[in-house]
Amino acid sequence: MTSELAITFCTDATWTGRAHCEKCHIRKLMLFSELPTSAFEEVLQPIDQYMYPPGSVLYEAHTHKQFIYSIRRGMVKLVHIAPDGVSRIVRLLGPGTAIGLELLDGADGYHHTAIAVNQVDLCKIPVSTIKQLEDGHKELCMHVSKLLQDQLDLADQWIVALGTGTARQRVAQLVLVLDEFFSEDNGAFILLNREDMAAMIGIAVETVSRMIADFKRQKILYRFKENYYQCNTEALQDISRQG
Amino acid sequence: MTSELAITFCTDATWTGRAHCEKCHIRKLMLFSELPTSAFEEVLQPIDQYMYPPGSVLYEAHTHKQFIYSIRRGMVKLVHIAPDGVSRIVRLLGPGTAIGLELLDGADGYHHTAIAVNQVDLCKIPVSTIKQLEDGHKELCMHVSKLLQDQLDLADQWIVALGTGTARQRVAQLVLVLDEFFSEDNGAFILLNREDMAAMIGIAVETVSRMIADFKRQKILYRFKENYYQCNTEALQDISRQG
DNA sequence: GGGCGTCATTGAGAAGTATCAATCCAGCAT
DNA sequence: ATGCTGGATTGATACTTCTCAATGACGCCC
Repeated sequence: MTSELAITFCTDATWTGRAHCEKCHIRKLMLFSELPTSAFEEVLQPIDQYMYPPGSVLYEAHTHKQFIYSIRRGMVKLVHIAPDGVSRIVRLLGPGTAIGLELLDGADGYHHTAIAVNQVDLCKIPVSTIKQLEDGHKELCMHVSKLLQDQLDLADQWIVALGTGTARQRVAQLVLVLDEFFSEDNGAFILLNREDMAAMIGIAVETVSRMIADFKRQKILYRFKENYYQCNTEALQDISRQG
Repeated sequence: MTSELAITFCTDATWTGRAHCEKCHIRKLMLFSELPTSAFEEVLQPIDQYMYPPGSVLYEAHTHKQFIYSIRRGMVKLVHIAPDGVSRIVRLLGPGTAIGLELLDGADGYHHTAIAVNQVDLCKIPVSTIKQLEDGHKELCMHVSKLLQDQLDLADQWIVALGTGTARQRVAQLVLVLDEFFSEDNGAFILLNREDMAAMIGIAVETVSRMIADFKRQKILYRFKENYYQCNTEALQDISRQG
């Protein structure tokens, strides 16, 4: 059950340009989707885009960097690290979600440590900018609500699916989640390492490994190419329900 | 691990009056805390207050009653019920929180079943009223965000504390949560029944019973009066950390 | 190619939990 | 008081999972 994720403090982000939200080709996904283009003329502080390599720490819990991050590409894990170093992954987030929203409600620091799972592209938005835009644009406030509601739904799903049943059932659920939310264009998803999976569902690394190895043997889970895997959804759903 | 909470469909709520939010003595806690008293003149649909006996169902998942509920008194459990009837308690909420907020983001039904744990007093607010007030009062939208953020924090705490460690550690955490969030004026809290506790942390009823009985024997947990209990916080924290 | 490090897999025994069944207990109605 | 009833407790056993330890697989660097 003990899992102490090795955290590499290589926050070597690459600056990939100044964001031009009004021209953003995925804006409909993003935080500012409902704002009129005119709104961006009011923005004083710049919004920059960055690229982070896998494993890099976007921010640490309890620090206060005054930035909200809007994920454009890649997967981010939100991690809770106990005083004794044991860590637990609380949520896995992908493109279109924003992290660090707790700062908008007056939190005096981030509530989790955020770590890039694979390569992550994101927009770094100053809290002051959001607050300023919220003033004039109620749509933004409502979008923030919606993002929070989405994350709440995710958290609830996490509690129900990943916190109930045998190890076998939970791993099946986890693979289903990866398949549903993190499949890429090729219809396959990256299988997390065993340590991350263990930290998500709260079981031992070896147990996860046994289950995954078993799924592979049964051809319920198979390699697509490189790190990408595909799965037999029906079989996993059966397992997640009855074992 | 199987737990099928017996749900008594006795939705025999008692109407206890029409709400006068502008005069509400606990308004600072409630959904409309930041609104000027003048705002209530705009409200067309009435806001009613109700009292529910323990065990009654406030609403069921997937139904759509067009109401948000603001809890004034008592505890409410949000329950996820799987198709096979197994239920899991996702969250426990008390005074000052609002439930059913998912309807504001366009959900086409409640996301959980809400059940009164003890006697619950609440205000029943039409969705249309909130939407109407949100239009003119950004403060309300921000308060909704804050409530969602609070619930998200709770859910995260749930995942971390109640989904990690041995049964003994989890039960200790659960008692600590009850003590922290649900202690009443007398400094004691109501100990939930074993079935509810089991549904919260995802272990068998008998296991919960063994742990609680053990805590009682060790005088870590003791009866204050009637159903009310008090606990030795330090001892429980020790247990929750190392076992 | 060979050595090395990291992660995944597998095995075996210990520890923890679920399950089934019996018993206890308090509150309540008769 | 007596019996009833639902929940809580306890016991015994089978099963699951953790833990420690060994082995295997793979990429990487020299």
